[in-house]
Formats: sequence, structure tokens, C-alpha cells
Amino acid sequence: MNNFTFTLDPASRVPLYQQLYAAVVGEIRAGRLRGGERLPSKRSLCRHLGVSRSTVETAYGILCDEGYISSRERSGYFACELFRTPPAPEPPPLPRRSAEPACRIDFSTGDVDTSAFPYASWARLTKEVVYSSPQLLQRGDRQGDEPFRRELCAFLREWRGVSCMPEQIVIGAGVEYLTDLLLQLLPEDAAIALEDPGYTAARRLFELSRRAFVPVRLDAEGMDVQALEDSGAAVAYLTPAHQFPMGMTMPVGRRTRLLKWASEREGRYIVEDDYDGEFRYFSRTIPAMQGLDPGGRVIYIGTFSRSLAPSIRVAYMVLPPPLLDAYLRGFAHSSSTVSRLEQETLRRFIAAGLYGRHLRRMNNLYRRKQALLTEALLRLEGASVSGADAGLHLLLRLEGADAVRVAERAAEQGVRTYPLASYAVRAAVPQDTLVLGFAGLTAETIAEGCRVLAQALAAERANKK
Amino acid sequence: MNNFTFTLDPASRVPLYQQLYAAVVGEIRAGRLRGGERLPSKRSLCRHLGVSRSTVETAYGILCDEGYISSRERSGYFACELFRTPPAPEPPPLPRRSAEPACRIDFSTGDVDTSAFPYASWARLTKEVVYSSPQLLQRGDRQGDEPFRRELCAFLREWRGVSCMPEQIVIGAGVEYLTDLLLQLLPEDAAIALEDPGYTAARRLFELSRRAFVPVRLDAEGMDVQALEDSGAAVAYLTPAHQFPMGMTMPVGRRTRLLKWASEREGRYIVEDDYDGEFRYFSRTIPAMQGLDPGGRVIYIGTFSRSLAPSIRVAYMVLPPPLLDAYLRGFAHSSSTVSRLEQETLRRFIAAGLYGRHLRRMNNLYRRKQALLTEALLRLEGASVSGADAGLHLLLRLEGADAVRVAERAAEQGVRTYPLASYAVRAAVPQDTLVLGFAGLTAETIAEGCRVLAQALAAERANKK
DNA sequence: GGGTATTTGTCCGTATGTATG
DNA sequence: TCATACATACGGACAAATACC
Repeated sequence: MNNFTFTLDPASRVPLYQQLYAAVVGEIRAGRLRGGERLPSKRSLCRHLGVSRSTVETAYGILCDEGYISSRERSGYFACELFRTPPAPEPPPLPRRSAEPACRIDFSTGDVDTSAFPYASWARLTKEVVYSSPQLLQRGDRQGDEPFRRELCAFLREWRGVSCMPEQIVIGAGVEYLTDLLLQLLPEDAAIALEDPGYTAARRLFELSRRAFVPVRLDAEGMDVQALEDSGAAVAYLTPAHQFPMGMTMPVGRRTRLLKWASEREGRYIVEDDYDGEFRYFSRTIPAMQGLDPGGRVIYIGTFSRSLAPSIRVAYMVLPPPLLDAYLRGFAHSSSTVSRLEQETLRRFIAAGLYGRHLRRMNNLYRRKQALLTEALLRLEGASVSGADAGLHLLLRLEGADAVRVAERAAEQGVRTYPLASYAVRAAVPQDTLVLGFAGLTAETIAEGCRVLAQALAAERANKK
Repeated sequence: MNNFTFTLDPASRVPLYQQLYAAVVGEIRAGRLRGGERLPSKRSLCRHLGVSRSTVETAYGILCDEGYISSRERSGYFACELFRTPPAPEPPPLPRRSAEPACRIDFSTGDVDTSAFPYASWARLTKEVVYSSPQLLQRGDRQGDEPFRRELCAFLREWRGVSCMPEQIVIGAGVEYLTDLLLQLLPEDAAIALEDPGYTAARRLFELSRRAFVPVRLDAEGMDVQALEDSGAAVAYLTPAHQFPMGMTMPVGRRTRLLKWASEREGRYIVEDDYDGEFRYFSRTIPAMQGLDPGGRVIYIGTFSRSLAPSIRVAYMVLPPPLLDAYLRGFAHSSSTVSRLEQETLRRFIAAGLYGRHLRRMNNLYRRKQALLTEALLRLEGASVSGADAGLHLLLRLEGADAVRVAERAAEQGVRTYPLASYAVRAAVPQDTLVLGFAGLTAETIAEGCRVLAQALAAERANKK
């Protein structure tokens, strides 16, 4: 029989039975108490430790429950056999995120201005929603709650010219999540055409999913239809409202040509990523491509993350009937990835007209930022601006300058900019052009950023001569 | 030159320019106005329609923006060429969800009691969080916010014996989402061993992801190690705290043997699905397998959906260093799938001790339900109950009765139960056993459900003789 | 062919009703 | 409540393109 050598500390905050439990576990796991060995009887142990029998009894009970020891009636407690696992060869150091260089001002295309977030309404609505119905705590529809989808459907019709039934909408935690889901609905062998230059994050997503994708070149109106045809792709991923990164809006003629392309063969689809579609500065927002499509070949994808706040992870996808069918057959089980409380909050937010109001407000706010930035940029030597009619970024062309070098010089001063070339895969793009997002900046940081950019440009120009 | 025949309605709520816009779009899309044809000049049209020039100007401007028409300076507006797409062959009727048969009482294993949801604290915290920091609206860490992970880490250590660093935790919108993510981190060709009988939803997930999976038989302690070894699988998906559906808790001896199995070859892993681990009725909760593992071979997965509310979509996963490495390299970009506001709400909820309190409360509540149900069931003829020490379901054995037929008879009376056999793939399981979840039921529905079950059992027994 | 009148797109100032804060 | 800003609608001024003589 094993003789325990440890003692318990009655003054400790930790209950005695837990101390005893931990001690026995330690003995067993250290190998000092082997499988099959008999433990001290409850009586002898409680005498030895100077505690009551029930303390030992509780500890032994837990040890039994967990399988460290087992009792043989009227005979004693015996340790169970454990298997030792060698510790991992070396505790590999946790990989550190690479520290980004200090960056004061970032012309990132992904940032969003949240200063005008409707705190008061949001706080009120979230609170109301918690109390509104106990049903909202229960598991909901994987597609998203029906009332929310109805509201969203009406909103999309009015604001984006999307024509659909609530049944076609799928709600999910972010565009990435929905795109991933969509990939599972599309034919497995369908190659996907991406705009080149195009959205880097989408490309990464397709890479990760081990999907075949083909970069397809653009012309002034958007994706080149002949090149698309030649690529052999079955699915085209497009940003018609405000092409990323070139910034052009696809005219209706090109839209209808692409729709015709899609309708010409079974299994062809167009993914319309309307990431920016709510923002347009010199005319009404342009209706989505989805609304032009009588053939059910367009998947429309949008999100609240850019219009409300990036941390709100709600995106939506409108499936044409054949894909909806595939979805309902294979994926309609399990739960939505979005909290129903959040869905209901958003539903009320839209229904009360607060979302429309917020969008108008953000449109004005961004229009001013865009104007400010454009004005400042046009003072640069040889500069021209394009793609600025809509969306949250624009293109700055610096006639004859090397955009990468200018960006590097600006980065040294803590101002981050993005050469157009970094978004291209195979396409030849102007080497003197930068992509500048302005949503996350203020009047001050825009001004300061442009000053630094001017210096960088001047230095680069001087150096070149 | 085209002569427009439509008129505008100045009394309408819709603005004149929009009426005009819609009319022109209609002309073009209907083909009455062909590509290249000239539109009426602004002046002649405004005279003809009896509106001001700027009205026409606004409409033409929008048509230009969208690419329906283009202007030749001081010469006129001309329609652009559109391509016609044939409408989808037939508007396929939207597939209807099959209506479930009326069900008054459901012994589902997935339900949760939300009657004790901490409405007041939750409402207060969510509201506070909205106002707490503007930073919370911005894009966050894809893994989940660091403060939240720290808090969760401490909680998991204390409550579940999970030993990890906050860096190892990944937050995601539900266990399904995280499992899917995990599959992408595991070696592509690794076959996955599933408990048989086991969790049906997990099986479906692996099927959808086109992963090779092998059902592996259980014995009284859990997954059969020899069978696992023979299966050739590299990854074992386990529910050690309360096996689903059998309900046994895996003793430490088996845990260590499985850990030894995992450590014996490079690339072997154990997925510990701790879906139920918070609930244990006759002793403390049993520490997770993850805490026993010195070798970094266990992925621990848990969720708030069962402990707080199913509609709250927050789950967590603890990655061992090698997988964390893969995650950071490939997936650390983009955003989390969980709203940061919700993460911060949960963080405060845990930090304030409210979550611990809630878990204790739910434990008591479920213990009472379990006792009620067990007591009622044991009054049935030839009944025995097992797997009831923990979790939210138990097994009811009805000596010699056909569980499927009993379930059918009960279903006719609106009481849904789940034959054990429905969870098995290849394993031979008792045909006289039902799986009963009790979390979603009340004292009344438990009583009523058992009454119906008794009738169904009696009827089945009578019929058999 | 060249001059002129007319038509045309473009740009701009303004008025009114309404939504917003 | 009131000031502001915006959407809608109106019409004048201008210069380039076109048609006509």
C-alpha cells in the first residue's frame, strides 16, 4: 500500500477535498501511484491527514467519477492504469504576427468611418430586442430569420434594384463566409473568373478553397467578355457597382452582355459582389445587375459591415432558384451563423427607416471626404483622379512616376498607400497609379496624408532626373 | 428620331425625372429604342412632356450614368446597345420546407432551456458595450478579440481544466463553422474517426466537406482504441465529457490511452467536442481531455450556444501549436465571424462572474429536470436509464421493446423521441433504447411526455404478444 | 464654301418642399 | 422649434455642333 507523503492546508482558500483530489491526481500522473495499486482506505487516510472522513470520501468520489481510481466494494480503492504521453518534442514558440511598420495614416480601401454610427438607436434597439421575445433565444432558421429576410428583401428592392423573394436570401456571418458557402453550391469543377486587377481577398479565398480560378482582363467598361469566353470559366466574380480596384461602374450594355454570356450555357453563373453599392456621390445609386437578369444566373452578395460597422458581421446573399434548391437540399440544416438578436435588431433598424437614413448620411459624409481628397490630390504635379464617382476608394495617377517607389517613400513617413499593380495577377496595369481608400480618414489625416504624398512624389521625381 | 408616346403624371408621388427615367429604360429594354438611335433632345422632349428642361436633364443624366444612353456633345443623346437574355425556361417553384408533423412535446437532444436566460444583465451589458468604445465598431482580430480570449482562457482553465494560452483560442460563429475551419487546418488526406454511434450533425459536416471519415465502435468507456488503430484514421473526433448519444463519461484511463495513440504518430490529432461539458449533476464537472495532454495533440471545442442560448452564435476552439501555426499562416487575415460587440458583451459577462453563476443555476435546473424525468421513466415497465450523470440527454432502455415502433406510436400522439439506432452507422446498438433530451422541456411536458410514452410502450407490448 | 440661324448639350443660379438634427 | 441640407424642379446663359441658305 502506498504511503502518501503530502499534507493538506486547512487555511487555504481551496477546499480540502480539492487539495486531496489534486494531490492524488498528481501521485497518479507522476507515476508514483501505479495502475492496480491500492490507495489508503478512507478511514486510515482521514486519520493520517487529520481531516474528516467525508472530505476523503468526496475526493475519492470525484476520482472515481473521472476514472483515476475505482472502488472494489468492501475491499478498497485502486488506482487505474494511465498511459503516459511523451510531451511534445519542444514547445514550439507561438508564431508571432509580424509587426507592421508604424503607420500614422492608412489609405486602406477596407476601412470604414464609424464616427457617425447610430449609437443611440442601436443601443435602444438591442436592449428592446433582448426583452422582445423569448423565442429569439432559441435556435433559428439557418438561412436567417424570415422577418429579417422579408425586411431585407424590401430594402434591396428599393435601394439596390434587387428583385427577389425572401426565400432566396441567405444571411451569414460576413461575405467571406457566404462566398465559401456559395462555392460549395456551385458545380465542383466550375472554374471561376476573377477580375484582373481585382479583389485580393476574394482571390485568397478561392485559393484556400482549392478552386480553379482564372484572372480575366478588364477594359474600360469592366470584364472583357471575349476574354471571359476564352477563359473557359463557368462562373464570373464581378464588382459591377464600383469595380475593385479600378473604380469604374459597369454600364448596362456590358451588364447585359455578361448576362447573355451566362445564359448561353447551363451552369454558368455571375457572382455580383456589391461590396460598395450603397455609396454613390453624383447621382442615385445604380441598380444591381441582379435586377436585370431574367434568367436566374446572378448571385447577389452584400453586407452591413461596410455601411454600418466592420465589427457587425452580417452579410446577405441572394440565390437564384437552382442554387437555392441545392442549398435547401444540402445545407438548410443546422443554425445560422448570425445571432438572432442581432438579426432582429437589424430588422427593426431597417423597418424604422433608420438604415436608409444612415445610408444617406454616410453618403454625404463620404462625398465630402472624397471631394476633399480629390481636391488635395489634384494639386499634385501631373496627378489625375479616377473611379471617384462611387465607393470608398479612388485611383490616383501620377503621370510618369513609379507608384511603388512613391508608396515606399510615403510609408517611411508613416503614410500607407497601395500601388495599383499589387492588385493585378497577369494584367498589365499602369505603374504610375495608386489606389487610395478614404473612408477611414478625417479631414485632417487626408490633408496630412496628401502633404506627405506630395513630398514623396517630389522626392521621387527629383531622384529620377 | 424616336417619338415617345408616354406621358408623365405630375400628380404622382414618384418624381417626374424618375418617371421619365423608367419610361426610357422601358423603351430601350423592350427594344422599341435600339442601340444607336437618337433620343429626343432635352428641349423638344421637355416641351412635348410639359416639364422643365432640368427634369429631362436629370433623367438623361442618370441614364448616362448607368449606360443606357450616351451623349454626343451638342449633337444629341443616343441609345446604347443592350443584349437580350431569354428568361429562365421556367420559374421553378421554390422548394418548400417539408412541414414537420405536429409535435407537442419534443425530447430533442438539441433543445436548451432559455427560461432562465439572464435578460436583465444581458440587456444592460449589451447597451453598455455599444457605448463603451468606438474601437469596438472597427474590424477586429479574426481569431477573436484578445481581451475576450484572455477571459475565456481563464474561464476554461478554471471550469474545464483546459490548459492553454489566449493565443491558441479561435472564436467563431458556431461549432459547425469552427469544425469546418479545423478541417482545413488538418492534413487533407487525414481520415477522421467518428464515434459510432455518434453525433449525426458532425457526420453530415464531414460528408459535406468530402472528407474521408470512418465510424469506430465504442465500448463501455468510449472509443475502442484498437478499433481506432485498425481504422487507419489520423484524427479522432470524440465527446469525452458525455458521449453522444451513449452518455458515458470517458474515464481517465481511456483518455490517456487515446492520447498515447495520438502521440505515437506525427499528424495524429484528437478533436474534443465538449458540447455538454458544463453540465454534470452528481460531482464537479470533469476536466477536459485537453488538460491531460502534454503533447499538443488535442483540439478542444466548446460553445456558448448550449449554456446560454442557441441563438447566440459564439463557439471557441483551442488549437495546439502546430495547428495554430497553420491557422496563422493561412487564415489569420480577414475578420472574425462574431460581432465584436457580442464578444465584448460575453467578456464582461464572464468577467463579472455572471457566466459562472448562470452555469451553476442551469446545472441545478437541469439536475431537477433530469431527476424528474428519470423518476417518471423508471416507473415504465422494464425500463432502465443510463447516461444521466451529465449533459442534457439520457438513454432509456425498454427491455425487449422495439424502440422505433414505440417512438412511432408516441409520435402519433405528438411526442417525439429518438431511437438509439438512428445514431449508429455500422455499430450494433440495442434496438430497445431511446435517446431522450430533456433540456427544452418543463415539469409539465416531462410528465405528459412520459404518460404518452407509457401508453405507447404498453400498446407496443400488447401488440407484440 | 462660308456665313448665319437654330438646335443642342452643358453649366449654373434659384425656388420649393421635406427630412434631419 | 428652427436652422440646415438635400432632393426635386425650373429656366437662363453659353458655346459647340448642325442645318440651312
